[in-house]
Amino acid sequence: MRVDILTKSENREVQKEIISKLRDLINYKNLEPGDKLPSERMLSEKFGVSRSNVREVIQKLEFFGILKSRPQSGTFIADIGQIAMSGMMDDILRLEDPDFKSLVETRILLELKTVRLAALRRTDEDLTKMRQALDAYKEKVLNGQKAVEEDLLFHLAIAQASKNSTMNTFMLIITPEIITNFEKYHVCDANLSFQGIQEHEDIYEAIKDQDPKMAKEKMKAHFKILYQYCYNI
Amino acid sequence: MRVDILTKSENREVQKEIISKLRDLINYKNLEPGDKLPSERMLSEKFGVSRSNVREVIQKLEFFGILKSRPQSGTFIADIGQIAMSGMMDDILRLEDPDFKSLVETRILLELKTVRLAALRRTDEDLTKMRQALDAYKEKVLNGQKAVEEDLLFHLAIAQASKNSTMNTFMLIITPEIITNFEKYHVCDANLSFQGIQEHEDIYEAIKDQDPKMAKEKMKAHFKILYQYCYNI
DNA sequence: CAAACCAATCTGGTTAACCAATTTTATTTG
DNA sequence: CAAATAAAATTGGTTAACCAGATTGGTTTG
Repeated sequence: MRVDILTKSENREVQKEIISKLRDLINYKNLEPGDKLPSERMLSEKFGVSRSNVREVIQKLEFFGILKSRPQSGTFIADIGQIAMSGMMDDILRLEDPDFKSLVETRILLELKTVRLAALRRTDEDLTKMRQALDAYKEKVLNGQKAVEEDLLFHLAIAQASKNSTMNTFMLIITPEIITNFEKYHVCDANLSFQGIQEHEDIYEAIKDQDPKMAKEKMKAHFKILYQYCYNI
Repeated sequence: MRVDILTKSENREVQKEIISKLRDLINYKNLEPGDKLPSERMLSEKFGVSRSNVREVIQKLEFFGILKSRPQSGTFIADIGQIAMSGMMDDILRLEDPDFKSLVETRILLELKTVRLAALRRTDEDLTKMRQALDAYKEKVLNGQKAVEEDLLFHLAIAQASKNSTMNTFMLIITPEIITNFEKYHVCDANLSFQGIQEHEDIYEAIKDQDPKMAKEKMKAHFKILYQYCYNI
C-alpha cells in the first residue's frame, strides 16, 4: 500500500521532469505553433525515459490542448504561441491536487450558474431525467438510507440541462472527489435530513417553472449547510 | 488530413463502446465500490479490443475519478457507489466537445470568482508574477503586436493567485481552446486596443489593494466586449 | 488445528518488435 | 531541367512478450 503510493508519486515526478524537459526543448529550439516535435522515440532516448512515459505525457498535454498528435505523422504544437505554451507548462507543473475546500468552492460556483442556465434552457426531456433522479433520492432518504450518490446524480442532471458542455464536464470531474470527501468527512450524515428533499423539490419546481432567479435562490438555500461544513473543516 | 480525423473519431467511438460495455459489466456483475475489475487482459479479450484500448479507457475513467488502478494488483472501483458509477458513465458517454459559447460562458464565471479570491488571498509573489505578465502584455500591445497569449497568461496568473487549485486547473484546461477560438473568430483584433492595458492595470491595482469588490467590478468591465462578441457569433 | 511459510499464479506496468500510413528522398521520364 | 513516380525512411499506433511486485492457495510446522 505504502509502496503503491510511492511508485505513483514517483511516476508523477517522472512525468513532471519530462514536461519540464520538453518545455526547455521547445524554448531552446524556438519551436512555434504548428511545428513538429521530435518523434516519441527520439524524445524517450534524449530524456532517458521509456517511450510509454513520453506517450503518457503527450496524452496529458494533448488533454490540456497544447499538443496534438497525428498518427503516422508526428506530434505538433497546438495553435497557441510559444509564450502561452511555456507559461502553461509552468502552470501545469505547479498544479497541486485539489483540496476539499477548493472542490466545494468550485462546486458551489458552478452549480449556482448551472441551475440558472437549466431554468432557462431545460427541455421536457431534461425535466424527466431530473424527476427520476429526484424520486430515486427521495425513496432512499425516506427509507433512512444514505443517498449521497442519488443526491449528486440529481445535481448532475441539472448540469446536463444547463446545455453548457464545459460546465457539465467540470461537474463530472469534481463529482467523484466530492462524494469521496463527503463520506470521509461525514458530510453525508447531514444529507439524511428530510429537509434535503424539500430543498430539491424547490429547485426542481423553479427549473420547471423556468424561473432562473428562484432557481438560484433555492440552490443557495440548499448549499447553506454545505457552506458551514466546508469552512469548519 | 481527412483520414486522420476519421481515425480519431473512430478511436473515440471504440472508447465509448468500451465504456458502455464496462458499465454493463459492472451492472451485471453487481460490482460495488472497492471491488476489483477483471484484469486488463480479460477485458480486452471479452470486449474484443486491444489491451492498450482498455488501458486508455481505464486511464480516462481514472481521470474522472471513478476508477483507480494499483500496480501489480488490479483496477478498482472508486469509493463511489454503483448508482453514481453507472450514472456518471452515462454522462461521460453523452459528453460533447465544448462549443465556443460554452467556453466563454464558463471562463467568465470562473474569472469573476478567481479575481475576487485573488484579491483576498494573493501573496507578494503572486503580485510579482502578475506584474511580469502584465508588462509583457503591455510591451506587445504598445508595439502594435498581437498579445492574446500574454493576455491569457495574465489571467492565468490571477487564477494561480486565487489559491483554488480546482479553478486553476479548469482555467488551464479551457485556455488553449479559448486562444484557438479567439484567433479563429478574430476576437484578438479587439485586444489590440490600448483600452485593454488600462483595464488590466485596473484589475491589477484592485488585487494589489486587496479589494475583492473592485476587482470583480473591473474584471466585469474587462469582459464587456467579450460578452458582446460571444453572443454575436 | 492455527499460524507461518513458500511457491505458483495473476496483476498492472514496461519494453521491444512490428504495422500501416505518411513523408521524404532518390530515380525515372517527358 | 521539371514533373511524375517509385522506393526508402520515419511516424504514431498496436501487439505481444516480459518484468517485478502482489496475491493466493496449499503445505509445512509449532
